[in-house]
Amino acid sequence: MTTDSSAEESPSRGKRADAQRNRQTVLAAAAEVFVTSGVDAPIRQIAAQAGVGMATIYRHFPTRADLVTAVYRHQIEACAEAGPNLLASAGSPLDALRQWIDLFVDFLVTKHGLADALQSDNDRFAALHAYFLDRLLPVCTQLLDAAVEADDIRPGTQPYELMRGIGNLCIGSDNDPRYNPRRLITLLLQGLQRPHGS
Amino acid sequence: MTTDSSAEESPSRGKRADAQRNRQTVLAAAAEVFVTSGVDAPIRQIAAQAGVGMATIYRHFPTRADLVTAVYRHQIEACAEAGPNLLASAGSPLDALRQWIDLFVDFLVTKHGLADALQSDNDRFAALHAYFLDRLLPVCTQLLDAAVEADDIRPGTQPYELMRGIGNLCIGSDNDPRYNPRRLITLLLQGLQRPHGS
DNA sequence: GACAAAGTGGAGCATCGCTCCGGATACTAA
DNA sequence: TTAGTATCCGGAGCGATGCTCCACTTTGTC
Repeated sequence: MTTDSSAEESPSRGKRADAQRNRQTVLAAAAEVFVTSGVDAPIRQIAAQAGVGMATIYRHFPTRADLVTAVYRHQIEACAEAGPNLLASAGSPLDALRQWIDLFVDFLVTKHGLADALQSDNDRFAALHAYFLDRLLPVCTQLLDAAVEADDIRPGTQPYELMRGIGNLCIGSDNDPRYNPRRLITLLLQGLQRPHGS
Repeated sequence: MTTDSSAEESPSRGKRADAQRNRQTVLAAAAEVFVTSGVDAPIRQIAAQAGVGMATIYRHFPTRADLVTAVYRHQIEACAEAGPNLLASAGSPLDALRQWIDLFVDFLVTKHGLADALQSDNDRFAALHAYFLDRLLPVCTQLLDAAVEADDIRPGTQPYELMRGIGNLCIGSDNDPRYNPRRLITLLLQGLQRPHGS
């Protein structure tokens, strides 16, 4: 993480120049298409937007999950890195947890269909699911542990289950003013708080 | 509800005998296929299982939601009717709400992919969504209101949002021992309970 | 400039949703 | 019983999509 241009990931280093160029073109096209058509957009459409053949996309990103992961990689990293920072800056571990979950929810609800894809029972997105877990589960665990340690919330909650639940609650939150996942997540966190009497 | 044979719904009364027979055949085949392949199973597969052509299925059940609705109609009705009964038999309105939600969750998690379908952002299942709301939302509202009235839970919760959230939490709960939606739903209900001090 | 390795594009196959229409079937009237 | 007709049925067929395969092109190197 020294310069911006080194943000090119290993998959493109050492490859031919045209291959690297195409990789970036596809990434940009996919990002654009995802905004309007969701992460389930036809590969053909992304290929057309990028001006390349379908095979080029499949070569660089064997599964759809690889493509989605690459497109949102930076934002996922940012979310992961925000965890420890919040723990240091927030008033309490519980506040840090709250704010981090807010970030996570922000990320999910602004990507059309991403939450749906994450929890999809078909395993087309298994790799994406794995990547999310890899990067975010440790952060969530740390925040949860800190909150338990500070006696803010009751112990015993599984981080995986919590993250999965939050992701699930974000599904389909677009275009339905009657459904706001944040309210339910607030409720969930309230249920998590230790009853100070017992 | 006088005899079993009167369980035939209006869509099949007054039709030709073979049409009624086919309708039942398709329903049975769909129920069977849904168990193994989920509610997203290809129409061709259901047609093959029933030994009829695809057009026959589309004729009787124009949309997939119509078919799913017909298959699970009785169970949805049973869930709807259980609401008032629980309110009468349970120790408190909150207990009734808890037990009813338990029934609802039971129904959702035992149908492969049904929860997913319910909240799907594509509107292939819009009619199913509507039917669920039609039958269950009033029941949920009644239970929620009773619990608020009894001072068991805080006021202000939207029944639609709660049901939607519970449905979302049930998504993808098959084949993942690490994820149990019931634990999260318990947490949610705990957050719903009125803090007795304030 | 020639050569091999690496990369590319789109035709092609399979699957699935949904429609369309020639033919089969069940009721009815004589 | 036998036509006659309204109703119903089956599966071929079309368009969309995921993914693969391979002849052709481009790049880097000697």
